[in-house]
Amino acid sequence: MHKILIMTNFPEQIREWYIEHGRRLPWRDTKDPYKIWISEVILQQTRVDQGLAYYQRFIEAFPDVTALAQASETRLMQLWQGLGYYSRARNLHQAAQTIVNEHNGKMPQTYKKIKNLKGIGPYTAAAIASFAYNLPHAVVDGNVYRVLSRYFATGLPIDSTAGRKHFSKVADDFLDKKDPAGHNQAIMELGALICKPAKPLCEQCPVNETCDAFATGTQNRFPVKTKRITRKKRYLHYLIIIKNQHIIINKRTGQDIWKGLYQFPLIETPGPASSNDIEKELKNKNTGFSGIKKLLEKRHLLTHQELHTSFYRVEITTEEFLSRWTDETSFQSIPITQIKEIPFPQLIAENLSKLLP
DNA sequence: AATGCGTGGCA
DNA sequence: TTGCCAAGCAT
Repeated sequence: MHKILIMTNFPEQIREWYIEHGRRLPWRDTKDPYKIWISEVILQQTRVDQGLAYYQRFIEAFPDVTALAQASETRLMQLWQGLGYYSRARNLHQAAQTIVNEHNGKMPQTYKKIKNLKGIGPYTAAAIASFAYNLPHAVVDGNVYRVLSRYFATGLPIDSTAGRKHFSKVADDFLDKKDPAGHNQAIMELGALICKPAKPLCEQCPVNETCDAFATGTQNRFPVKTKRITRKKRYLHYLIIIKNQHIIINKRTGQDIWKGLYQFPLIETPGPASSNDIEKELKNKNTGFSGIKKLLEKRHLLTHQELHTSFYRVEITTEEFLSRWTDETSFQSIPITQIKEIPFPQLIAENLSKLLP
């Protein structure tokens, strides 16, 4: 009986709370599936505060799916630079071309077809389907996991298959079929503003009277996660090579961090390496080397990697230097005056002024 | 099924 | 400093 009461009241209570307390955000003022799509992808694993300006610039640069489909990869990466998880940008590009070529330039209108697009998974498909078309699909994101696991004090780990399945079902059961869009916005907003990861504002919560975690003071025990992050150490040494007001860069390829972004010629070592080690390495594999000077050292943290990086100014005397580098790396020489237009990882972008003459 | 992909904020 | 987290997804 208690459960049934909860099931019927929860959607109503959060909807009323949302109407009064929800933030006005640009992607909430539209039913344009394109804008909703872009906003959802930008917000994947990204805070609203961090993504907002990127969203504005992105929509301005590419107002519709055709503009996005026709964009150059470099322009796309310029706009994404600093936002992280760059595969999102590449996937957006690919999906835009699919929409133009296979869906007549219009976002498909079923959950299944939407989810088939590159970079759109269960969450984003449900978000687009509900926000743009009011289709009855419940979103399950980090906010929803947190709200539901606390509300029912469910100890099932959210990073397990069983957990994901369980919370998807609970979210579906809760979904207000009369207003899927409003309901989905409301439960996520509750997670973002009230049922926060740390220091949740339970006293202001519209459903605190029926929340199991609040009743037992166990908010901080939920949601349960089992996996821990392990950081792998890597040692990266970038070479600043300047000749005739031009600087050498290359695009990162392969299955590694920062794919699609640019960098300076890079030597990676299995462990810490001194300036002398790098000098030896260069003398071994190249001719024309004549001098090296360390400019900067930086420790840069990614979720799964701890990067120990150093930047060297390297003098060369012959053009053979780069041609002898490796077969698979294709270097470019660009005027230093154009460097601001190159999409770099944040590590490089934020230190450019210290690296260039 | 498990792992890896960025960046920035917070305690 | 370290660890955790944030509107996930692809492989």
